[in-house]
Amino acid sequence: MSNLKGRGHCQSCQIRHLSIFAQLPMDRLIEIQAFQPSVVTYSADETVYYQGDASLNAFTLRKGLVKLIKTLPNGRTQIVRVLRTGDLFGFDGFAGESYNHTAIPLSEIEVCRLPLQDLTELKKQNAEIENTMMKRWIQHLREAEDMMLELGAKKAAERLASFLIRWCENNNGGWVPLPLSRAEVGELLGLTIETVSRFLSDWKRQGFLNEQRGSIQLENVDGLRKAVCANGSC
Amino acid sequence: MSNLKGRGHCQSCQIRHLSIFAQLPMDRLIEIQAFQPSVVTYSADETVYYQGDASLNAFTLRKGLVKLIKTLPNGRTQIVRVLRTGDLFGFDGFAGESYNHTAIPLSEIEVCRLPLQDLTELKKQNAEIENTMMKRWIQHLREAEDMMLELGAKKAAERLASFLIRWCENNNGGWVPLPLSRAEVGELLGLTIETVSRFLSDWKRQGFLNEQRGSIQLENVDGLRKAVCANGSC
DNA sequence: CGTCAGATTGACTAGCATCAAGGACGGTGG
DNA sequence: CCACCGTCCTTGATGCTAGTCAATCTGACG
Repeated sequence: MSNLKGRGHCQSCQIRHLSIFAQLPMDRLIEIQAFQPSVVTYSADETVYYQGDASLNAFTLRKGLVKLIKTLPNGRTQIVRVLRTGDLFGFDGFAGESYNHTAIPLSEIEVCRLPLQDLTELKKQNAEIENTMMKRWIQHLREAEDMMLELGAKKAAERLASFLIRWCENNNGGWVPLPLSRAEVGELLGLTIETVSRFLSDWKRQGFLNEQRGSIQLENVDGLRKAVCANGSC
Repeated sequence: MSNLKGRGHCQSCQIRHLSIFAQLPMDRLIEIQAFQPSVVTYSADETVYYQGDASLNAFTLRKGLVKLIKTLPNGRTQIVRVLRTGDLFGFDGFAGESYNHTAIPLSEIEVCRLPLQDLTELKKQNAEIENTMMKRWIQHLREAEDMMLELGAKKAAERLASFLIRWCENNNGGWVPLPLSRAEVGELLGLTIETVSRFLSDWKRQGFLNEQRGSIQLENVDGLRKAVCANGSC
């Protein structure tokens, strides 16, 4: 089961600089110290919330990765986003809606559970929070648009290549953890396990990348790009 | 060329109830009457803004429809959203970003051009505006997630059928204008003109729908659903 | 060492794209 | 008013991409 680890204190929070409270000045933090959201852990086989549940809490991811998925009645699944440390999720309640997707950890995670009611208050009283949240929504919308382009206009190899390149950017040539199974990469990109596996194998053979125990290394990004995105397709 | 039609007055605006100013009480409207955004018209062969342009204005659509598109260097295009009366678009500047997509009218349109600087002021001083915008962003994000599911997890026929059903909902059995070419429907759903045309022809022959000069009528939604979404796929 | 989940690989197939030819329709100019 | 043109749409033939099915492999773990 999910496990209440304790109460969070914004002032001492290690990841506050990544959260929606990043821009709050210290005196504000002191003022809101009564606000002590729950810090909760989930293991990889649990679910933070299900699509359709009433959205009473938002969450800030503190440790680990989370996938947000949508599932068709027939079982086909789409990962709509992968969250990283500091990301806010589960805020559909702000629009009076229930959760639009299911949130599942990709590993053991730790989140800060923020009751929407409290968050609404804080947001009202602190323009910085409001502002940071707005910027994030716009940013997410942009990423969603980018993803629609990936899914709608690119072929399998192009999608996979640009996903890997994005995943590994800012890390040029080094090893990057990729804690997604082949199935999950497939669900993210609208491909099957086999297709993902085949391309990765190909590219390993051609020396574009290496892989080891859930980590990946892009050895030759330009080569990969040239091989896959010949005509400027990614 | 785009054509400046005059100045907008929120108090007398016919479509204000659909806009981000819908929730503003009358006394607020009177206070902000100095705010008179430009009302501008564009014809179908113009562009409101291009992906990459600096985002200095947001827009509210007053008349007509607009498509937001993203294009790959090789020319493949994805429509990421189709806008309707009252929709706000072009607000990337709020996040300090340039436009992430290109906005093109689907017909002659009329928009209200809102300088982001002014809008920021208004938003700061009127919580209702802030709130309405927040709800819309969340709603758009939800729609984007839904679209990712469509593009990533459904087959051609399923995508097209659920698009048509969504387009025609709240209009059961009646004629609904569909001012999108086959090519545009394809760009929206990640399909080719031919695939769209083939399915539509099939469904017309089977009596599921009728079409006439840019309007469509879903004659037998249940039949269509049963034929296409056999296993609960849409 | 056996078991099991995930990954790989191959063979085959379905689904959709591509290429190509013709049709419908509205607009223009004689 | 009609012939011509261009644009969009339809339909058919063909081929490639990625999905499906199935067998085998790998590595982690008891």
